[in-house]
Amino acid sequence: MKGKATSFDIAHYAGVSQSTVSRALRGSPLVNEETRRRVVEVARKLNYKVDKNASNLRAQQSSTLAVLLFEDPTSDESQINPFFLSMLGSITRACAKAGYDLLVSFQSSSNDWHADYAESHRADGIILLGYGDYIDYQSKFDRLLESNTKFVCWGANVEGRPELTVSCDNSRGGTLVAEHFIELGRTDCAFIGDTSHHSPEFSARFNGFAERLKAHGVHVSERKIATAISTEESGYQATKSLLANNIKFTALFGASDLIAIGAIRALQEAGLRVPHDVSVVGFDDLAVARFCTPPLSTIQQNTTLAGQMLVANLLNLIADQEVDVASSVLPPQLIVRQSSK
Amino acid sequence: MKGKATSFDIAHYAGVSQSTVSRALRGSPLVNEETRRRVVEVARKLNYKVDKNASNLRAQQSSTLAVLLFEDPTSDESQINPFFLSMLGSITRACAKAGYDLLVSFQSSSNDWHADYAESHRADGIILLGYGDYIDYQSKFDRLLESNTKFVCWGANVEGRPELTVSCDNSRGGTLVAEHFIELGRTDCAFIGDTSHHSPEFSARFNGFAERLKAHGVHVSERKIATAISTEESGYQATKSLLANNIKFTALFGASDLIAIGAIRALQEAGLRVPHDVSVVGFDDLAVARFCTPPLSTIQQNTTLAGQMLVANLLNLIADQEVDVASSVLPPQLIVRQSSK
DNA sequence: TCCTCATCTGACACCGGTGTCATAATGTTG
DNA sequence: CAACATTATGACACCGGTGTCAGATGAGGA
Repeated sequence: MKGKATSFDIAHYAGVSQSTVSRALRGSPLVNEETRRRVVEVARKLNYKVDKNASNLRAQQSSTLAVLLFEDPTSDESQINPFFLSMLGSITRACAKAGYDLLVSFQSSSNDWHADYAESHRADGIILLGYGDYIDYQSKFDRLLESNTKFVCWGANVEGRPELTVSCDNSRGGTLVAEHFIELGRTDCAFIGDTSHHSPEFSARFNGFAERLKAHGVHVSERKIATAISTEESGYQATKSLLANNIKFTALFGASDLIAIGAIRALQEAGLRVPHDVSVVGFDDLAVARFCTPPLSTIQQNTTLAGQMLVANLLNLIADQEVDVASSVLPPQLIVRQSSK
Repeated sequence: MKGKATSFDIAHYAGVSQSTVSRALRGSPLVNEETRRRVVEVARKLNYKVDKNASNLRAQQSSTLAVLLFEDPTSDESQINPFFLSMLGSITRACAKAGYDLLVSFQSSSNDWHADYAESHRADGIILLGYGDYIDYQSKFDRLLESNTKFVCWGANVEGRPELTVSCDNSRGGTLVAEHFIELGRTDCAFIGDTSHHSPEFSARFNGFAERLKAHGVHVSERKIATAISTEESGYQATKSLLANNIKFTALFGASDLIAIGAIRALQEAGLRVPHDVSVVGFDDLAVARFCTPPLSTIQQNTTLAGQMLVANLLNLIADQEVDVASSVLPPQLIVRQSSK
């Protein structure tokens, strides 16, 4: 036997037809149990493996999902947002459990391969990560919708199609932070992130935060808001600019952990103690959060559940089944560590 | 036009045969330039995409590589070693650049799918990550070699097949740490990691470290070595056990950053100041290293280059071409931060 | 004019499975 | 025992491309 064994080889050695081999190996009820045993035995001996390409071609599907991780093309290529990497882990597992393979690709805004994976039958569906940070994502969505590509997206909303999104309840997360600060008696708050519609996740976090404070009779001053993207450096710079303008606050909400970590660095450099002078809370609960100094209080997003939901919803879409929209908004959780008190 | 357009559709509209369409779209010199233009134009209009399954089936290859990340099945599933995730990023990019797709899978020792990806024609070759931490990896390698699967491996050696491995010069890394400690005048050293053959990378780090110290006339006492796997918790526990036995040292080399971070926590809890009382150096240069307190001195592994080498070498293996073994051992670099002085 | 050669194109077998349909073998019923 | 249902199997078309081979066309040379 040179090369890989095919189902014809199995058929030959088992003394049956190739059709029967195919049926036997896939558990069709149409084949006699005794025959099946013989076929399975021969297949095992010849180390037979179904050729995925042939199988996929015929079945017109790929048993494969693709993850497209959007990357800001300006950022250093070694700096992949750890939050998405952690999500990637749980997506991988959820895929494996469902019998799907996972293609991974890091995309930048410049290329337009988004629909290609589906259109070339390489993947049955697509999971989009990181599009909440991408300004012109709606145009990408349009392209995908137009080509009838099955996809789900983390964080960013697709207009009028709530079933395509899985997200953390960002607004609720902001609320939790506000309540934590209220409890600490520190309502003189700064916010580092993005309050514009360009960043739907960050602005939702801010809105939940600001509204809860407002209900408590406190207004978050415009002056105490600084814009940053989700990197340590950006958080550092934004915070530094607030301090340079001599703006005072006793609590700081960073729209992501990386921002908060950068903020802490800026505060410490300015001689402010965390949490003594300023309480800091982040968002994400990256692995880093536990290790930084002081350990960072943060809003935990359940990435394991998120990955599972993304995969489950996508598979439902592929199977043309209902998606439970309500449960696709995941509850965040406040984790209090030493950076806030 | 319902469903996706096929090459027959293009042929029909362009007024040529299907064969010509296939040739035209793949740049065959056999087709007239004028004809090609017409075909390409029609294909663009109909949004035609080559069906990867059909193409792969016929061509008997997949234009896809697979990354298998080995995971210790005992570890918490949310805790994927960030070092490998960072490598994954660069592998993804290197693949994309070479026109290959990337399948990602997290494997545990329990399943034996390693060769499946290749045997089922889902991937042309396999990249193994994390096998240096896996005790019985050689048996997996045997299985892959037996089935003639093309693969490359990070860190772990495949007996007699140096061309299958890409690794950091771990021994050299250990040497750099030793030289750093010598320079600091802190030669009373502890080592947290694994000096046994079970962990080829950790033991190489230790050997380079110990030999350099020996050349300087210093012996690393057995008593100052504690065994740990690459997690923060394990590093913490190992260090704690040294301290519990009242063992003194002025420098500590953690075989990985996670170990070193755990060690710092144990030291600080015991009232020891880092770096005042103990200088600590890790290995990897995870993103965390910069953010922990004090920022961690460490040996940087160039994950970008590593990913590129892994992909390049694997593609060479697939094409039955020579692999440059010498350049597959990557130079490490010492990064000095505040944890050592 | 006839032959040769280069250039371009179409017909067709093939990759390795899957699913449908026809049919043989066996059992069941009136 | 005829009529029919059930079970198990094989033959075959098909998925959508790729690569080979044969043939058509036109130019150039004898």
